[in-house]
Amino acid sequence: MKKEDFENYESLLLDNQLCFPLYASSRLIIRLYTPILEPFGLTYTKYIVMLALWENDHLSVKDLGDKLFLDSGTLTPLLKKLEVQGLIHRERSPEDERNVMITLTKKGQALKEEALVIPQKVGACLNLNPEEFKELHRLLHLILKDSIKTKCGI
Amino acid sequence: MKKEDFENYESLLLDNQLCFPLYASSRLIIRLYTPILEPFGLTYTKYIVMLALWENDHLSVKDLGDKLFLDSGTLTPLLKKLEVQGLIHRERSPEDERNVMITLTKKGQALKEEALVIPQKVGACLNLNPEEFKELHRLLHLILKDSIKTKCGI
DNA sequence: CTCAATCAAATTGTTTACAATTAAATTGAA
DNA sequence: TTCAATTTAATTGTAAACAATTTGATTGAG
Repeated sequence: MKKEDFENYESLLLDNQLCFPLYASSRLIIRLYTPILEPFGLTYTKYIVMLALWENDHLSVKDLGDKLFLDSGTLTPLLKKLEVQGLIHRERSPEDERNVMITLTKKGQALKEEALVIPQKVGACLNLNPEEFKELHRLLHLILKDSIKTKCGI
Repeated sequence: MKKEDFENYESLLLDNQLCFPLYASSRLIIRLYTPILEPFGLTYTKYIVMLALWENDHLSVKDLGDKLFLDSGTLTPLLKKLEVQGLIHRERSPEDERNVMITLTKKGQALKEEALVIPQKVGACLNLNPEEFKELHRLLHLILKDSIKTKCGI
């Protein structure tokens, strides 16, 4: 085996991947959320939908998808479940019947108050100091904003 | 609404979450891998299993699970598919019949050579400079190593 | 105006991910 | 030595995630 071949194999080491720790830590943190969200009747994906709506009520499925990087194939069944739970209301927009508008119910609005404990509980499990938190946040948003959409047409 | 209530709601802003950009960028990068891996007959999860085996052949399902933070419920069906594809071989350990040992076939070993193009193609899509790459890598491994297992019993 | 192109949501089918349970092998304390 | 506890894989059932397609509404070029 030539030297340059040996060196190339470095790029296949698990420890040299960026995507792997991204994928693994994402799943690990979602697993951390799961038991905390369970008493609220929320899964992690339902939770981020609620976060988006608490921040900005009355969004279309498309708006939610753009914010959360999810498509209607994921959102539609999930939103139907949130509707059954009485947290949101789904209604076709009269102005443009292509759009389905999502609105919080009273119950959905009220849940925001109770949800305040969630970030506290999760934050207590992460050993990152504020600078590390901030830097990680910055780098991840760099990936979300620049890297992929611009250069690789996703 | 009291002032302190208003300030607490900050913690529920999507943009103040760490988990959300982690989750979103992880999925975004996996979507980036998908078309690159497709010609090799690999999905992202199959790919990281192959990475682990290229690095260290002859691992048990448990070993793989520990390395990749995956359980047998995910790995067993996936390994069966890799076996059907002729990339690996599954065999119960004679020493301890609880363990199923995973070994690369000739074809699985040979694929390593072709896979060398994968990190190049993916790397070209990420706008991170080497320092940012390194720092992101460090912070993610910090999450994987310390934060969760130690403090929150996962 | 009109109809082809576009757009949004829903649907269908496949792959992951994981909790919970089961089955079989191994270990170790009494 | 023996059997209860532990360990490993596999299985079962559920929820996500997403590609591809379908349906229906809207837009805009000619």
